Amino acid sequence: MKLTSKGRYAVMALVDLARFNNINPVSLRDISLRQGISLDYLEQIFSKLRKKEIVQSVRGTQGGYILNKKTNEIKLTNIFEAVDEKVKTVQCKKESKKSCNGKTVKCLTHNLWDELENHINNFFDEKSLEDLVKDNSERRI
Amino acid sequence: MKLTSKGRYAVMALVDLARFNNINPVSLRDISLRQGISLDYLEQIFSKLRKKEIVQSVRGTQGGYILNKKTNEIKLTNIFEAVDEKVKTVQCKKESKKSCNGKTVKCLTHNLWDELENHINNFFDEKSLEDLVKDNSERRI
DNA sequence: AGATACTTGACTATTTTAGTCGGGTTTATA
DNA sequence: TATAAACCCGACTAAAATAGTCAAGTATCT
Ligand code: FES
Ligand code: FES
Repeated sequence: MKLTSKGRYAVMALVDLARFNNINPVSLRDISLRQGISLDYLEQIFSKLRKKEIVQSVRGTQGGYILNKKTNEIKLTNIFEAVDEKVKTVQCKKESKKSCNGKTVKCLTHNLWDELENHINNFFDEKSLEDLVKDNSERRI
Repeated sequence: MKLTSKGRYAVMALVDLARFNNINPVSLRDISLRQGISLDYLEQIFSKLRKKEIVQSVRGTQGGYILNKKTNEIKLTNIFEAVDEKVKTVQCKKESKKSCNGKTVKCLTHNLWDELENHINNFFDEKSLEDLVKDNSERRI
C-alpha cells in the first residue's frame, strides 16, 4: 500500500498555502520552490483543488491561490477526494453482489478489506488542515 | 492508496488453507480453484510464505502446504511482510535526516505520514488468521 | 507592453503490478 | 517402476499506473 506523490504533494502544498495565506494569494511558484515540487505538477493538482472548491485562484501578476474554506473545515478526506487519491482495498465494485473473480459470493476476506478501508478513511476524516498547520507552528520554513 | 492483489491473495489463500488445514496438506491447485487465483501466481506467493516460515510444504503426490504456526500467532503483519506488501507513505528513507527532495529538513507533513503509517500498521498487527477464520466459521465455501 | 501567474490538454518515460511460461525435482501409488 | 500430482525456481512480459513534462494559451497588474 503506497501513498502516491500526488496525494502527498496536495496535502503538503495546502499546508504551505495555509501557513502563508494571511493576506495575499500564494503563487504556485513559491510553493514549488519552498516544497521542492515540480511547478507543472502543482498546476495539475491545484486545478483539481479549485474545481472541488478547496482553493480559489487569483489570476494575473501578484496572483496565486487562497483557501476557500477555513482550515478546520478542510479534512484530509476532502483533499484526497479532490485529487482522486482514493483508498482501494479491493478490485470489485462495492454495489455489485459478485466477487472479484466473477463468483456470485463475496470472497472470504471481503469483510476484512472493508474494515481496513474504513480504518484508513477514519484517519483521513479526522485530520484537518488546521491540525497540520498547528503541528508546524513553531517551524520557520 | 491501493492494496495490491498479491497481498490480498496471500491473506485469502491463507484463510482458505487454515480452514482446510485439519489433517492433510492443502494443494495450491485446490486453493486456486476455490478462490479463483492463478495457480502460477499462488506458487510465487507461497514460495515467499514458506521462506518466512509461515507455511511448510509437503512435496509429491498428495502434497501441499500446511500452516507452520498456530492461527492466532499469524498476524496480517507477518503475512504482508512475507510477500513484501509494505505500507509506504513516504519516498524518503526513515533513517536519513534528509527530506525526499534532498533538503536537509524533513517536509512539513512528515509527522502526518508517520502517523498514518502507524495507524495502518496497527490494524495489521492486531488481526490474526484466527480472527479471519472465525469470521467465516458458518460459511460453507 | 511586458511580466507574472493561472488554465488546459496532450504527451511520455519509468516503474509497478499481475501475472505467464518453461523447465525442473520430489514422492505417493497403481 | 512408470506415471502423475504436486512443489520449486527463475526469467520473461503485457498492461496499468505514476509522476511527471511540454506547449500554447488567457487574465491581470504595473
Ligand atoms: S475482494 Fe472482491 S470479492 Fe472480496
Ligand atoms: S515525505 Fe520525505 S521528507 Fe517528508
